[in-house]
Amino acid sequence: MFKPLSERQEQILGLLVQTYVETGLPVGSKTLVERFVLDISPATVRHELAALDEAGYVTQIHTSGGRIPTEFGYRYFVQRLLRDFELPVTEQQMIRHQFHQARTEMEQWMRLAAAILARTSQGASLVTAPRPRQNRFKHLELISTQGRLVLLILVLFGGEVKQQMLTLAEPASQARLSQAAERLNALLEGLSLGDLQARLGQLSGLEEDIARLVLDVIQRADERGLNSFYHDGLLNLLNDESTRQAVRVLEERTLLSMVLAEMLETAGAGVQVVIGGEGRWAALKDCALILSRYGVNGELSGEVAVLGPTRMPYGRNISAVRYVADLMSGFVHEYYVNEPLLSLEDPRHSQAEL
Amino acid sequence: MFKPLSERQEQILGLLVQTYVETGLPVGSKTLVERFVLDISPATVRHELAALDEAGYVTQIHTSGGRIPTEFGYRYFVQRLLRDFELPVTEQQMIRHQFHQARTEMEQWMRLAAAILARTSQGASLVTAPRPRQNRFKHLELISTQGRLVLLILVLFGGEVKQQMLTLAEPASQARLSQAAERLNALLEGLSLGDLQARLGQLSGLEEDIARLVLDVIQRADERGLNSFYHDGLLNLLNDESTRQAVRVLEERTLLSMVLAEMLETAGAGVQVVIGGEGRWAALKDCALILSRYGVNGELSGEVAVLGPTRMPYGRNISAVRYVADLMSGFVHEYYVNEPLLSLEDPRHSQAEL
DNA sequence: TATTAGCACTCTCGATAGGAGAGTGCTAAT
DNA sequence: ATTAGCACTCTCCTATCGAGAGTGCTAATA
Repeated sequence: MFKPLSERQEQILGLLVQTYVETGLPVGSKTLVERFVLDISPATVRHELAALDEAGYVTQIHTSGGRIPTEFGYRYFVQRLLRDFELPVTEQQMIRHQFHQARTEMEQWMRLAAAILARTSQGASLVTAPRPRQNRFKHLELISTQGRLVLLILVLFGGEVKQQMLTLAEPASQARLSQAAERLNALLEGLSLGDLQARLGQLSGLEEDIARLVLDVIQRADERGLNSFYHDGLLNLLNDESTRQAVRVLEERTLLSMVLAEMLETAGAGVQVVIGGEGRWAALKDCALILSRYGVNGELSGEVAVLGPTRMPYGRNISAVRYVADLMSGFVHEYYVNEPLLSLEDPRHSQAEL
Repeated sequence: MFKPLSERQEQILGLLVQTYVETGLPVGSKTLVERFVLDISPATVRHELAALDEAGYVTQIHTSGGRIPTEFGYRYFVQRLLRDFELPVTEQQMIRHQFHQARTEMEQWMRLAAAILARTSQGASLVTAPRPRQNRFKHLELISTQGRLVLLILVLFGGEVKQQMLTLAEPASQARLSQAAERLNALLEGLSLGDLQARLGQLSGLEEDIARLVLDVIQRADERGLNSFYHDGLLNLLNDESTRQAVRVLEERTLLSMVLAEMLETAGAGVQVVIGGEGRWAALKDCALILSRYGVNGELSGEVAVLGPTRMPYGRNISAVRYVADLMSGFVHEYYVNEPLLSLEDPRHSQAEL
């Protein structure tokens, strides 16, 4: 896929990307030589830049003013040139500290994760709730409110709670509702969508109506599990114009869902980086998305992501995403799955996960 | 509070605000006369503008370039000069239509309300969940997950559902948990914070522990009911620089909570408009907030608001806020309160639903 | 007395021009 | 293969200048 580059070309590409990300200005041969005190002359660098330009890794906006990386160049940089670095220990401590302070509720964690990522990445962040690959019924409760209106509370495996208002065909007492709930709980525990459908025949009347609604809710939950997510750090995006695209992605939930779905399809463990452009990732034009799953692979997992301009400090952000994802995984294991991972304190446990 | 203005001065101030809101450019005497074909000469208008300037209603950014309204001028305009106008009927229909489409869940309504306001106001919108003045216990459920971990589901009057994970001192079977839930439900139904505390003495062991947690959750809910709200339309704000302030308000929830709390304290029914500035509303500098309560006054109420730059079409936005607030009130009455209001715009559903 | 016409002045905005700085490709020498 | 030198290009910044719009002030008018 990548045209092979000489070692020197790689070096130059790397330095160019690094410089451009920092300064935001097109980078020329002389600048590079001076900045990094290279042993070669600007003319040589010009040669190599011309080659990189030819191969599509860098480009010029204006005929005679420095080069900037192309998407392609960024990709190469990210996949081959980038050596990841750890978050500074002090920062790790700070983050852990914050998590330990608030460690009671999934919701708080998500909010916190979003806040932390936004702060450390200087981009916008995004966190979805952990959700199972396939939802399974755990428990339901029926609460009479007034007249024929009933509040259905549906608990799924994984701890997600859905609430839904429903109108009965005819009034029913709370006692009758409780009785129905009890029977349904006994009958449906642990079932997923398909099993539920199969067992529908055994029910009738009120119980059947409720079960159909449960089915409906679970189906919707299966289809788009992405209804609740938190984001933060829009402020960070508001400087330049490429901004708007990113904010649009955050604001339009359907768009976001589609992008995430497409990324997860390509799947793969660990951190993924998508650099926007034409075609498939047109929605992310001028943006880049760094994303990682967290939780129990295929069982109960959510995502953490950073979205920012194509020009972003990848190394730093990838580290941040991975680190937070690992922490979140730890919490999920601890609270929602039987066998906990190794110690939380040590962020290196991503190995253990596989 | 306001220095009295002559009728003509009021007219000129009104036209100036209107023009400035539309164009965004400082407005001068000649422009006004030409634009509105006034019977007076530019020189006369200049006289009046000088007077308005003197009195603090308008100001000049540059020594010799048109006037723009001050905050003070905007306030006067809003409070005294603005005659409200109805939303176009077609738009009303469209909005009603959308609400009817999605009418099942409070959550969906809030999302929808946010979306609609964002669209019609060309600003950012903001909707909080309806919440009772004082929360009261309705129902709880205890669900064993693993080991000593238990999921507490707490339903409050008004339909709000809280979930909280808790760790028991010692393991307990699901049967034991259900029994505890049943007893607590019988004992605590309808109680508010104070009553709950009083009744705590009648409990012991597992039941007492649970009740204490319930107390805690309700207390937190009473203190800051504003944890779940929806916003939309940030995109609309992203043009000029005064933007950032607005987005900051939306993003920093604590800031937002404070602002809302302060507004509600001043209280009063109907739509409120706050135009940001120094001192008390420093957080809203260069922004304006149009806000209305909805729901049942003092019993179960939320807010709808539009936040935008000081330079915004107030008349239109106030109409929109009021209209949406009225719709939402209708729904709250219909679904959560015993006695419905009089008919909404569309008499068909409020009647039929009961 | 209230209004208006006229006038000199101010200030912004846009277009134009020139120069500094940085970058480029090409060629010839090392 | 690398480098020095050179002519050239293009952006960005600054200065200048006129057009346009607005202002305050004064004197004339109804």
